[in-house]
Amino acid sequence: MAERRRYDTSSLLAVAVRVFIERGYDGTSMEHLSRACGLSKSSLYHHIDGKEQLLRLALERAVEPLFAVLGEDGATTGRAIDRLEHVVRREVEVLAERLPYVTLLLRVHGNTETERWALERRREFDKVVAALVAEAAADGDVRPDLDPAVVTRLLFGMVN
Amino acid sequence: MAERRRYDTSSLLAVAVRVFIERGYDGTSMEHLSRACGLSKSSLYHHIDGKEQLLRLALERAVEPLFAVLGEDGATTGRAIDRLEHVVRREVEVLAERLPYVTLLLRVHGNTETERWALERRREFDKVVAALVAEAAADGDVRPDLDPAVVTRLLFGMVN
DNA sequence: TGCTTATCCGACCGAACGGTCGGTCCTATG
DNA sequence: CATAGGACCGACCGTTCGGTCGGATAAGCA
Repeated sequence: MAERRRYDTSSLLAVAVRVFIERGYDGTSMEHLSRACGLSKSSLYHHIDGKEQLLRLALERAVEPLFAVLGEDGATTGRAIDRLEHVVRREVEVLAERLPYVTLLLRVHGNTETERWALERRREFDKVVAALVAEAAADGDVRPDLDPAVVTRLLFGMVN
Repeated sequence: MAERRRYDTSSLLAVAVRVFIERGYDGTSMEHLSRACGLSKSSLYHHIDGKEQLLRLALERAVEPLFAVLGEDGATTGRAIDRLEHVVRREVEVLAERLPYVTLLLRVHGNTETERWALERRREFDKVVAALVAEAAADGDVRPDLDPAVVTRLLFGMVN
C-alpha cells in the first residue's frame, strides 16, 4: 500500500503558487491544482478553503515581509539616502527569499477582492518608497530633476 | 435614433487588447469584451471568429514588426555592435508604436496553442538577438564575461 | 477489539464559460 | 417600392468552472 501522505497548508500553497505562476491565476483550475498536488479536487478542499484563499495566503507571504522591511531600524533612522539604500538592499533579500510569492504579487490584475487588496498594498508600498526617494532628493543625494515615483519604478523594475 | 456604429476587426481588436491587458487573457470573458465594445456577445461573433483568434491577431501585431526589424539593412550589414545598436533602437520604436500588443506578448503563459506559438516566436527572437550580442562580444565590443542571453534579457528588460 | 479522527475520493451541483442559432432591424441598390 | 445583405440581438447549447457531499480507508488510542 502506498503510504498515506501528509499535507499541510504551507506545502500545498507552495505547489499552488508554482502553478499560478506557470499558468496564471485565472488560467489555473482547481483540477490543475489538485493534479499538481497529487490528490483529488475534493481532498484538496479538505486542506484549504478555496482558490481565492490560496491566492490570499500567497500574496500575504509577499506583502508581509516587504512591509516589515519598511519598519526596520535602518529604514526609520538616519539620513534619507542611507535609509533608502537599506530598504533597497533588504527588499532585494526578501525578493530572493520569497521570489515566487513576490512574482505572483507583481502579476496581480485586480479581478477579485483579494487581488484588489494586493494592488492597494502595492500602491501603498510604492508611495512610501517614493516618499523616501523624495526626501533623499531634498537632501541633495538624489538627482532632483526626476520624479520620485519614476525612480521607484526604475529601482524595483531593475531588480526584476 | 442612435446612429448605427460600424466596427471592423481592427478597432474591435484594439478594444479587446485593452481589456486583455487590464484583466488578463484568461480573466476576460466574451461578455466582458462585448460590453467593452458596446455590442452584444453574439454581435461580437459577427465580426470575429473567437476569443483565441483575437489573441492571435493581437500577438501577430507585436511579433511581425519585432521580427521585421531583424531583417532591415542596418540589422544585417556592418559590424556586429552597430547592427546590435540598430536593432535595439528600432525595437524601442516598435515597442512604443505597438505598446499594447507587445505588452500582451510579454505576458503570454502558454495555456493555449496560440500562446505556445507566441512563446516560440519570443524564444526565436531572443536567440537571434543573443547571437548578435555574442558576435559583438567576439569583436571585443561587449564585455566578454557576460552570458549573451543574460545581456539580451537585461537590454529589453530595461526597455520595459 | 471497537471507536475516533484525519485523509482521501467519486459523484454531483449551480453558475459562468466560449460559442451558436433563428430572427429582427437598417441601409444600399435596382 | 422591393429586396438583398450586413449589423445586430436574445435565447440558448454543451462544457468547464469553483465548490459540496456522503462515504471509504487507514492510523492512533482504548
